[in-house]
Amino acid sequence: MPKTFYITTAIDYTNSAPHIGHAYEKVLADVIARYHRLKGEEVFFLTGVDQHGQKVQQSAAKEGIPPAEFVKNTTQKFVDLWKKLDVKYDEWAETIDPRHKKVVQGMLQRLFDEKQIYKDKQSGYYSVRQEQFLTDKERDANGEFGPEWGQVEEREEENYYFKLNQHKDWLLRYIDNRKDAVIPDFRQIELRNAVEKLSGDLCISRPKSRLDWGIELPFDKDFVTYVWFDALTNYISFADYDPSLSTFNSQPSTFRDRWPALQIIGKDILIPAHGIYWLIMLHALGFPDEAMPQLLVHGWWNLGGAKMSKSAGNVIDPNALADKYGVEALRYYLMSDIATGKDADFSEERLRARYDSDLANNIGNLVNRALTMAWKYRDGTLTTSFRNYELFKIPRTTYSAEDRNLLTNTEVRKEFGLERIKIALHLATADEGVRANCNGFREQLDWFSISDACTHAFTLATSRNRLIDDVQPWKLAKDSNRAPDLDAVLYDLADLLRIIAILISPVLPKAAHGIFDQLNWKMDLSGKEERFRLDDANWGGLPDGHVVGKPVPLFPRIDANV
RNA sequence: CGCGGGGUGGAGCAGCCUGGUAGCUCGUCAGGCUCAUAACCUGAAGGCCGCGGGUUCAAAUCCCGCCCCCGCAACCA
Repeated sequence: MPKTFYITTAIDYTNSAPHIGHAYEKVLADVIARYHRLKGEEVFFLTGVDQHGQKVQQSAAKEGIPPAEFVKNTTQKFVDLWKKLDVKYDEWAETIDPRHKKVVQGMLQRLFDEKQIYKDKQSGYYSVRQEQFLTDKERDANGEFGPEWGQVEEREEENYYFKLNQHKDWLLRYIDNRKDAVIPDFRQIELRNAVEKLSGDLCISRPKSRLDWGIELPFDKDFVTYVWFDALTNYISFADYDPSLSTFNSQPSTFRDRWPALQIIGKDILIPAHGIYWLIMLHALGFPDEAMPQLLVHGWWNLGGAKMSKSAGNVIDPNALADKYGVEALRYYLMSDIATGKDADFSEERLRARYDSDLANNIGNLVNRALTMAWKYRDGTLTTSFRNYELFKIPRTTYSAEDRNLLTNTEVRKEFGLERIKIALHLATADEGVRANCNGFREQLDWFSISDACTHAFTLATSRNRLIDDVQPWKLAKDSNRAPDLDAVLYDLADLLRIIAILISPVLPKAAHGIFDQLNWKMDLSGKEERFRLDDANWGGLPDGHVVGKPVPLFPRIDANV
C-alpha cells in the first residue's frame, strides 16, 4: 500500500482569537492536503491548538474562570473558523487530550531514564508581578527593566533540562546532508547559522508553584513540562506514536505509515523551536535521519509594510473578511497574492481586484457564457456526433504533423472553409493543451507554488474565452450547415469547465462543486470516492447526450455588491 | 563587519542558482464583439532591472564595494 501523505500545521495558542496569519497557514495546509487527495493519495492532515501554559493560566485568572473552561471557549473559535473556511483536517490536536498527555509523559520518562534529562539550578532576574524570569530582551533602551515589570529580584530556581547541546553536531550533519530539510532554502541557511551558535541545554520544566496549567513531569510531581515537550509532541502523539517503544521500526504500523510529516510552520517558530528543539527531540527519541520531518516555512502577511500585531491594533479578522466577501474570495486571495515562503502585504483592495478579475471575469463569466449558449442553441444538450464529420475525425491522441498538413491544405480549406478548420485544429490540440496545463499545475503544487498552480486553470479558461471570440458561436447558430461546428465548440467549453473545476478544487472547493453542479455533472461514484480526481482531468470526459444545468453567476462580482 | 530577506515600466510581483532579444497580473489608452457577471477578445504606450566598479564577445542574472527598506537575534507560542 502506498504511504499516507501526512501534513501538519503549527498548533495555535488558545490565548486569543485567530487572526489572518492563522487562517493563512491552515488554508495553505488544506490546499496541499486537498491536492494530494486529488492525486488519489491517502491523506492525514493534522491541526489543532496548544492549550497549556502561563499566558492561558493568566488570561483565565483574569476572567475568573478555570483554565480548562477558558481554553474550551477560545478553542471553539478556532474550530468554528476552520469549519467556515473549509479547512478539512483528519485529526484535531488538543494538548489537554489524555492521549497527548500519555505520549508526552512517556517520552519524558524515557529520556529521563536514558539520562537525557537532568535537574539543575538557574538564577536570574525575576519579575514578581509578571511571575517570570526576565532576559535581556525585556530591558528597555537604557538597559533597565521598566516599571511594567514591578519589583524585579534576583532569584534561583531548580528546573529540569534536556541535553540539547550533545546533539548539535548531529543536527549540523543532518542539515548539511539534506538539501530540502527546510523550504525555502534561505530558511535552511538561516537555520544552519543558528545551529552553529547553539550552546547550552534546554529548560523543559516549570515548578508548579509558578505554573500548574500543564502536563506533570512523570518523574517529579512538583513540576509541569514547559511548552516544548508539550506543544511540539502533538505532531506524533496524534498520529499514533508509542513512546514506550524505543526504535522507530517497532512503532505501530499506522504511525510508520504516516510519519514523517510535511510540517507547515511560520517563520517565527523555525528557530529555535522546530528547526532545533523538535528535530533534536526526535533524534534523541531514536528517529532515524530518513524519518525527520520536512519543514515548510511560510512568511507573514504585513499591513502597509509593517508587521501586524495586537499591540499595534492592526490585526485582520478572517471571520469578518469571510463574511464580507465569502470564503472562496478569502481563500483565493490568501493563496494567490503571496509567494509561499515570502512575506506579502495584505490589501483588501487587492482581494477584491483579484477576485473580480481572476474568478468573476475569467472563470465565472466563462461558465455563464458557455452554459447560456448551450441552452440557447441546444436546449442544454451536448452531443459528440460532430466527431462523425470529416475534419473532426482525426483521433486527438494521434494528431500528427501530417494531420496538421491536412488541416492547413488549401484544397481542404476550400472544401470545408477556414472556420471549420480552425475548430478542427482546436479540437485536435485540446487534449494536448489540457495535459500541458495539468502537468504544470502538478509541478507548481509540488513546489508549493499555489499561486502559479492556479495560473494553469486560468490559462485554460482564457484560452476558451478567446476561442469563443474567435469562432463566434452566435454566428454558427444562424447557419444550419455549421451545426457540427457549434456542437463541437459547445462540447469543448463544457468539458473544459469540468477540467477547470478539478484544477481549482484544492483552493476553491465550494466553487469547484458549484461548477460541477451547474454542469449537472453528478458522479455516481460509490463509497468514499472523491468527487474530484486529477486522473479525470482529460479532455473528452463528458458523455454524448449530457444535459448541462442552467447557469447561475458562480462568482458574483464584488464591486457590484458593495 | 551578528543572521537573513528585499530594492525590476503607475501598483503588486516573476526572472537571478543553470549569463545571451526584460516577463506576468492589475491599471492606462485605442479598437473589436454581443454568447456572457458593464464581463470577453485584439493592439499600443510605459522600464538606463537601487548606485558605482569588475569579469565576459555578452550581466537584471556572476564577483567586489556602497546606499536604502524589512524581519529575526533563544524561555517568545
